[in-house]
Amino acid sequence: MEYKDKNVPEVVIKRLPRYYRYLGECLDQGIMRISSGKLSEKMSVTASQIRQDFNYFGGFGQQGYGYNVEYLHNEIAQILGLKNGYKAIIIGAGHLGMALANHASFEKRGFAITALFDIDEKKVGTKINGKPVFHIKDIERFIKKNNISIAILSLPKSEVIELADKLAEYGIKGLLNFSSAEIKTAKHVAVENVHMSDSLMTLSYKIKLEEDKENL
Amino acid sequence: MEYKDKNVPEVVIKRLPRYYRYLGECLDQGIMRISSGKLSEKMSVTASQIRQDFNYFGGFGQQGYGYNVEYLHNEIAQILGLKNGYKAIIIGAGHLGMALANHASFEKRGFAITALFDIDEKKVGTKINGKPVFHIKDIERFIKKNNISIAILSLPKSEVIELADKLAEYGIKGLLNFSSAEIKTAKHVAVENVHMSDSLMTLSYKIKLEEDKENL
DNA sequence: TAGATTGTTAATCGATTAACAATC
DNA sequence: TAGATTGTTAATCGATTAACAATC
Repeated sequence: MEYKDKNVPEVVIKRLPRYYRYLGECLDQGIMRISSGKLSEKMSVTASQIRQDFNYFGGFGQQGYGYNVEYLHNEIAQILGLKNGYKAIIIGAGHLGMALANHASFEKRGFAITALFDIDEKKVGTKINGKPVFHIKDIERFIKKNNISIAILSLPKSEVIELADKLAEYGIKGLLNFSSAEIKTAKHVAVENVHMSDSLMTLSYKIKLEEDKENL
Repeated sequence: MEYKDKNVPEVVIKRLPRYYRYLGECLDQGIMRISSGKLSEKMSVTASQIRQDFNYFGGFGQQGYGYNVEYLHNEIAQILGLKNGYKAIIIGAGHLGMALANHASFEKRGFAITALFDIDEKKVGTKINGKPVFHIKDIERFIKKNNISIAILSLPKSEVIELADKLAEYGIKGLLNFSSAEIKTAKHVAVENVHMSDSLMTLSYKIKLEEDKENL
């Protein structure tokens, strides 16, 4: 590990994917260098914050020049572990699971979706976007044999709660949880939640706020 | 509006849906009252923060007693605008749009999904989970006629960027954006992003961190 | 009344912004 | 060299935690 890990705050980590995405766009447009000032304008973050963020990992720029887009893009990929070849499975092959299996951006970011799992015998044996659907009873063997790091959880809350601890035992390192369950895994398992209806509720608040403002 | 709106910080707003969900569970279990201390244990937030959060909106508890679960649950719904009957449409009836149309929790929270829109003639005229799919050319009329507040965007980035300003013109109040586009609407349109692959990248970072820790 | 627990003020902690010397 | 822009320190701002008087 090149950079001193001074316990980077979560807020900083959450900004990295956004920087990464934006730098990817710059690359596509053939932009070779960029300053924190320019990045700041485009992304509505202060230039100061951008430099501060990067400096948690050691500083990737050059005085008087700015940042080399490709280099920076690459470094952020490294920091996020996108080059680590983490393999993922999707658990729950319902509508959401299917949508996730078809979601190109996961693989674009370096994560291989290797299979889906479900209890529904009608789905088992089929393929979704070229990925096989297996029965959930075979999940332990599959995870261990194929060295799966990530489980993407697109099943109901109750089943997620039951499953979480087992997945930790089988060697899963991280859970991307789409259910409304609050997962507590004691072990060293990372959890990231995508609570879609929470986002909708937050949006609702903002709309209401705006309406109230207008009705003053 | 009952409570003084002292410009509640975004972090507080983002916690409200979580409180709301948890209080809903308490209700289901027949729990009538709860203290900030108990809530704190269950949700891994400090009791102090919980009280502080609620007090942005005026305080819903009673000294020596705690909070009435039903009342608090209800008040949070009010704050978030869940009782406002906001109507939503889904734009983009691909795999993700379909999954969203089948996602029960949106309607459970009080948002009616009234229709989907797509350009694909093969989809137009069909129904998804009982909701009609219309051609996108009819979207302006539909929004205005049915007083739609929320557009859920499940289409590619490029199309989202094109569409956003138009939706604002048509009277949409809020966008729930599932694409990787960074939306900039000048007008008073609220935006909430669900960047699924950002979450996966954040998860990746956490996994990597854990692995590095183990390899010390 | 005594015990519990809130609402709220004050203290602490952490993150963001500002400023500027270092240097390409 | 002069101009630009970083890396980094210091100042500010805001959010979290602690403490406790108010009160049910």
